[in-house]
Formats: sequence, structure tokens, C-alpha cells
Amino acid sequence: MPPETNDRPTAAEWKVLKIVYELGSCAAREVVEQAQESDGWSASTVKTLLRRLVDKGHLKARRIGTSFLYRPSRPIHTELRSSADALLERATEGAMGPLLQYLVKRSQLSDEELDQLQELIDRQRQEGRSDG
Amino acid sequence: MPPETNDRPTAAEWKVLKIVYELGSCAAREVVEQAQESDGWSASTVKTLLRRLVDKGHLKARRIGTSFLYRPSRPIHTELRSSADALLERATEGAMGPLLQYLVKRSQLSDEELDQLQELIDRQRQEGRSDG
DNA sequence: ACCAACCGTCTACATCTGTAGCCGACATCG
DNA sequence: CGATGTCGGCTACAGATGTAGACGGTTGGT
Repeated sequence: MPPETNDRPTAAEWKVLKIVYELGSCAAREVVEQAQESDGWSASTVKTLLRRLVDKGHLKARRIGTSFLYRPSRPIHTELRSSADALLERATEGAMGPLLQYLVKRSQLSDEELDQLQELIDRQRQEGRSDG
Repeated sequence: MPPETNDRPTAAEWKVLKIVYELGSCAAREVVEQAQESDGWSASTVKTLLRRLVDKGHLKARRIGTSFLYRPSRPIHTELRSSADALLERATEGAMGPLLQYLVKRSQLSDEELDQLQELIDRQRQEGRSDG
């Protein structure tokens, strides 16, 4: 099993990575179009970023005739957790509470998601009690 | 008022920035000590990072005799929100729910923080209803 | 068979990052 | 006053990043 590279995507790479996540499985051209619209990048730029993402292991490229079909190597949750970890490392004692409030506010969660978060919070209270 | 530079701290810079946040207001030497312990960085490296953080506007340096007293330019929440924004930009539709669960789990919030988050969630439900 | 459109590859290059050595100024201990 | 330790400043430099042009192969039309 080719090891999951752990080199994180850079900011620019994340933009195209996100596009691929949204498109699912796609050709370079589709990504180029999207990126051109949203960021004004040239085709070359996008192609370079796609290549680097493949090199780093975030994308898989499957050859189809003359071109490639790109798709994410891992579920987006895995990638996002990696970004989230950076946040956890940066937060000082007591900073996560307010930060999470900020995130929840801006996330516009659905009722269902709010319910799930709610349940998790209840569970956390339990654990907190029994844990010290 | 000198404008808040919007150049975000890099990963390495964040490490020393965090140390300064934890120490409050401190001399370079204290930061160097901490960083040496936690990351094995040379004094030079830490000094470079401090300087860059000052250049970018994340730290203020006040001259005290021959040396400097460093302190954060803004509350850590402001800096963290900036990092959090990156996360929000990266998340695709429906990805924030699970991601927030992950963050809440790893954050080990206090009962008080859990209560506040809870309240916020309740408020969010209200808004969601009236908002569509 | 030829030309246009398209595709991925190679190359380029200014900047930014990570990491650190060396130096001169000042201070501190004798 | 001289030796020694500190401190910030300057310089360095390899590797990562952001951004893109040029090129050669292929394909689809005519």
C-alpha cells in the first residue's frame, strides 16, 4: 500500500483540492474552468497544482486515453481534520471554547447537525465528570 | 493606528507566537528557552521568527535598554479566528458538522465551556427555524 | 494528410519559509 | 579597564510555494 504522504496541501493547493472534492471525479479541464472563474488562475497554474497534489498523495490520477481523471485519495474529513489539528495545536489554554463558538456560528449547521453536536456535548459532560 | 497586517503567521511562526501568548509579555531569551526545549531550535532561528512576527504585525516589540519586550499585537482569539477561517473556506457542503464534532471531542472543554456551546447551539436552532 | 484544439510535461522564476551562523554593541563581573 | 556573556541585526541559503509560459504529442475534424 503506497503510504499516505503526510505533506499537507498549501493554501493554493487547497483551492483546487476543494474543487476536485466538489466535482467528485473529474478531468483537469473542469478544474481549470472552475479555478479560472473563482481565482483567475491560468490553466498552467492549475495544472501545476494538480500535479503537486498528486505528488503529495492528496489526489489520484487515472489515465483515460490522452488525459487524466482526478479524484481525491481520501475522504475530505481526513484532510480537514489535518487542518483542524493545526488549530488545536495553536490554541492556548481556554481558547478553544470561544473559537468553537465562532466556528459553530459561521458554519450554519443544519438542525440535524446541531442535534448531533448537542448529543456529543452531552456525552462530553458525562466523560468530564467521571474523568476528573 | 498602524493597520493590522493581514499576513498570517506560518506554521513555524505560530509556534513562537504561541509561546509569547503563553508568556504574556516577555523577553526574547524566554522565548528562546521555551522554543529550544520544545522544538530544538537555535537562538538564531527563534530570533528570526520573532522578527518576522513583528514585521508582519503579530507582535509588538518595546525596547527596554538593550533588549526588547515582546507582546502580542492582538488577542489570541483574533489570530485563531483567522486560522479558523481557512478551515471554513476549505470545508465543502456538509463537512463542518463532523469536523466540529471532531474538534469538540479533542478540545476537552470544561463544563462551563460546554454549557456555553450548548446555549449557542440552542440559539442557532431558533435562528435556523426563522431563517428557512 | 493537415491544421486547430487540447492535454500533460518541462522549465522558470520571484517569493516565502525554515533554519542558522556570525558580528558589533552593550553590559556585567572582576 | 578587560574578559565574557547577551542581545538584536545582517546575511545566507536550500527548499517550498505561487504563478505561468513554452513545447511536443495526440485527436478530431475536413
